[in-house]
Amino acid sequence: MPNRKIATPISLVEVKTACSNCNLHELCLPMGLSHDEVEKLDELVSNRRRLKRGEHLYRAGEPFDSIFAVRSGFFKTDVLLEDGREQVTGFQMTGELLGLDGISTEIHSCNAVALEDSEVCAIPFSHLEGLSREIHTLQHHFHKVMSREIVRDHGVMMLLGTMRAEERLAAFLLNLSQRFTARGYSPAEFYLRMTREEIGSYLGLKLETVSRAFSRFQEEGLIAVQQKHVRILNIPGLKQLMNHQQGRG
Amino acid sequence: MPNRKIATPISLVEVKTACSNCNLHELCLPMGLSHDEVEKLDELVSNRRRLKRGEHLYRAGEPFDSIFAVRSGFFKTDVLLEDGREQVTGFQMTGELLGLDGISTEIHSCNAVALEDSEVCAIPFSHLEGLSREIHTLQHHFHKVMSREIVRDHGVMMLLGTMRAEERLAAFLLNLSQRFTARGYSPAEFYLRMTREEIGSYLGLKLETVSRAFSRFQEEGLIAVQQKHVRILNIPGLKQLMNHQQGRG
DNA sequence: CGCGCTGTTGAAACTTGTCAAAGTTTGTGG
DNA sequence: CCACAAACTTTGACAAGTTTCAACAGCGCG
Repeated sequence: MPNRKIATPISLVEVKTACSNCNLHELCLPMGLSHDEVEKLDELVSNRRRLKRGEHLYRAGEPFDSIFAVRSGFFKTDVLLEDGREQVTGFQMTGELLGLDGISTEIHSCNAVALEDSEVCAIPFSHLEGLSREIHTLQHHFHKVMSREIVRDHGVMMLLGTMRAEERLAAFLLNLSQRFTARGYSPAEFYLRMTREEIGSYLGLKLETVSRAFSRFQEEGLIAVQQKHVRILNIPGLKQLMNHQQGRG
Repeated sequence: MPNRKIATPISLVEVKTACSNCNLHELCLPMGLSHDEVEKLDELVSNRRRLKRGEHLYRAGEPFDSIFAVRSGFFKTDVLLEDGREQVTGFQMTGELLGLDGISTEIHSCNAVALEDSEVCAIPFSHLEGLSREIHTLQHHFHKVMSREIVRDHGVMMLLGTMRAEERLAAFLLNLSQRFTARGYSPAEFYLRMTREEIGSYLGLKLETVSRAFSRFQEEGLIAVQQKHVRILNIPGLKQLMNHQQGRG
């Protein structure tokens, strides 16, 4: 089993977490590949890495050479402006890829931080390009993943450009709910891994505005929220809120 | 010279606009390819298409099969919400690619509209993937282009999430200036192809706010603007405005 | 067990949106 | 080529939404 640190003896745990034995098949890069193809992909995932909460996976300005698949845990990515302003550009959970921003210049353009203890698989990008040339399915799937990221970003732009505070938070909660559902968790109950400030940064709002919107949703019986624990009581209600309001400040 | 309409005789004009004879080498997909490689790419650019101002290149919901390179002219892309709200997600000029959003689901997720009479080269995506498997340089360059789009989107998210109206407009004008410069035009003087409303939609502002910001920049001697004609008088001034203000409403 | 980080809430200030009116340019048809 | 209509832009006054500032409460980590 190839591993960057060649001298290190290979533990059973590492073998078991190769793509072919990973339960993220249907979410992650191996999606749609045949058994044989996944085994080829195994050779490519050179390295796993564990991160503690708060640790950086990479920082803006660092050289890029791998993309990362989240194996467990939760991440945020953010960009900084010279004057110190920060924008969270995304939250990544199990099976999602990190580092696509670095392909462009071979320098990472954002920071990736673990919001809880996490584990990632590093995929050296040149190897991925190599294997993509052999396995059409992998090539096509990778292109779809990049494109999906672009479409997702357009959704965030729509949110930031046209929605008011409560609509943004509703959209955010519904998006999380959907992604947790896709991973086999409850659509209606989850723990937020990020602070109000990080939610606010992602949604283009101040933390106080986020907090007030949470309180308002609770008053209206849409959700039950206590700190980071959220229970969605009325999904259709949130959807309606997101779509039928007008204008923005 | 392969062409979708096989029965159509090939005009000299069409031959002349193959990648190998196109003056967009250094901006467009053939960037960095050898002469031989560009000739292979020629075979791939199956079709040119002319569009009148206001015409749609594609619409959200239509099946995707090609990406497009802008040969001349100017485009916008936008997304619509069910309730009618619209967000312009980008403006594309010469040498830039359109349609990357469609790869993900094989359905276009946004609309692309010509803002002036324009011409595009259609590149069937499956052919591009095929040729990418042969030509590493092309594969890598295409990945960089997609990644660059992701990075650009992060920049827009930063703009929408953290900047106030005048900062957004300053950033917008500086970005246009830079892109015109890269195409050999003046960095300081250009015609806007889009309306105040379209600028506003892109920047997450109402058209009146955009108009007021233009007026304010003019009062302050940063630009001279008359309708769609813009002359930037003080580029450092705009940069400073973009970076050193704080807070947002 | 307390200190710091995080979250909540209130009141005032500020930015941007909304509505309205008038001016300007562009495009069309006679 | 002119005249008129439609589309776009500018500007003002007011309203609404979000931020700012401030105080306090709660949770969790050391």
